[in-house]
Amino acid sequence: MLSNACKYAIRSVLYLAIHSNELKKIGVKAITEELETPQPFLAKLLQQLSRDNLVSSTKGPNGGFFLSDIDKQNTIWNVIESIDGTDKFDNCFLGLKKCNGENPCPVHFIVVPFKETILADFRDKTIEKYVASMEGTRQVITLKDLDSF
Amino acid sequence: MLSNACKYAIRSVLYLAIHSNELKKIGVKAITEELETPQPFLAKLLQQLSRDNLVSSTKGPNGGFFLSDIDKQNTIWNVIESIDGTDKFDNCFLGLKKCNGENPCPVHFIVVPFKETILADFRDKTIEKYVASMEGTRQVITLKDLDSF
DNA sequence: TGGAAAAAAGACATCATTATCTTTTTTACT
DNA sequence: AGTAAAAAAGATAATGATGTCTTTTTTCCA
Repeated sequence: MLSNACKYAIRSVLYLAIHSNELKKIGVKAITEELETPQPFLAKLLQQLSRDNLVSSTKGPNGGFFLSDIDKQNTIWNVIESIDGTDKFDNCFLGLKKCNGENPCPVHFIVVPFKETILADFRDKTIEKYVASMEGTRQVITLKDLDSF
Repeated sequence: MLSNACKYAIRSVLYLAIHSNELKKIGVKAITEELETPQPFLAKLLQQLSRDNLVSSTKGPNGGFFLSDIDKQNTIWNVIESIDGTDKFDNCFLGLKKCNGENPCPVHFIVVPFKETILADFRDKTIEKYVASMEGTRQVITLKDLDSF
């Protein structure tokens, strides 16, 4: 569904939302160590996110990446737009260009409700709210590929 | 979610389920013209499906591909197993290896119900039933990338 | 003002998916 | 038997995603 690149990007943004701020910037190296993602590859992704104003960064000593309060008003959807593009979500599950409610493919009515649910979440819920709901329901996990307890 | 290869394969199987039988075999060329898929690529996929006994075929003049009644007892899941493999469905939406109900990623509880619904459909519903339900609810469409009316 | 730290940028390498092309095998029909 | 039709099989090519490496730019700090 999402590319590896996009998964890395989403995890990075959530990680930065939780652990960084204007006063606490985090370097690529530290992020990749936490998230266990390929270092130069994630650097590229963070550059892209930075160009699209989804993460903030400063160069030089003590520089690094962080999420400003403004950045936290963006959504997962914005991240997907930046990295993968969102065309794929418009496409039929079986690849039929003309598939729609009038002219449904065999799995159309199974897939569409899911799409609407998850895409609404991605589109409407800000990063800030995402993090808040994770904390609220004890869903905070290390995004690292390790046990969190 | 599914590769192009797998989408082509599923569409081919459904197409053959509707339009072929032991007495009416269909050649690769005719199938690719209907489905608008790359000809040699689909040929490879049909070979694979044939090896896994998901479609039947005969060589020589008047030969071609078809679905026997036995073939129609298979499922979409079997097709996915044959072409893409099903590992991807076990993986977390954000790529976290340890994501589960105890230790959920931020989208876990949004994604899981969908997965269960659609995978149950793929796993339990035979091709035969799929075709029947398409007909029953007037969802029969040409699988071709064209208007069907 | 010089050195070091860090992101930014660009060029390059690798791999899987997608797709094509050619040859071989099987089979029906004359 | 010979020929043509069709799938089967194998080799090759093109593309995009993934990943790495090197150089440049910016900025802090001594």
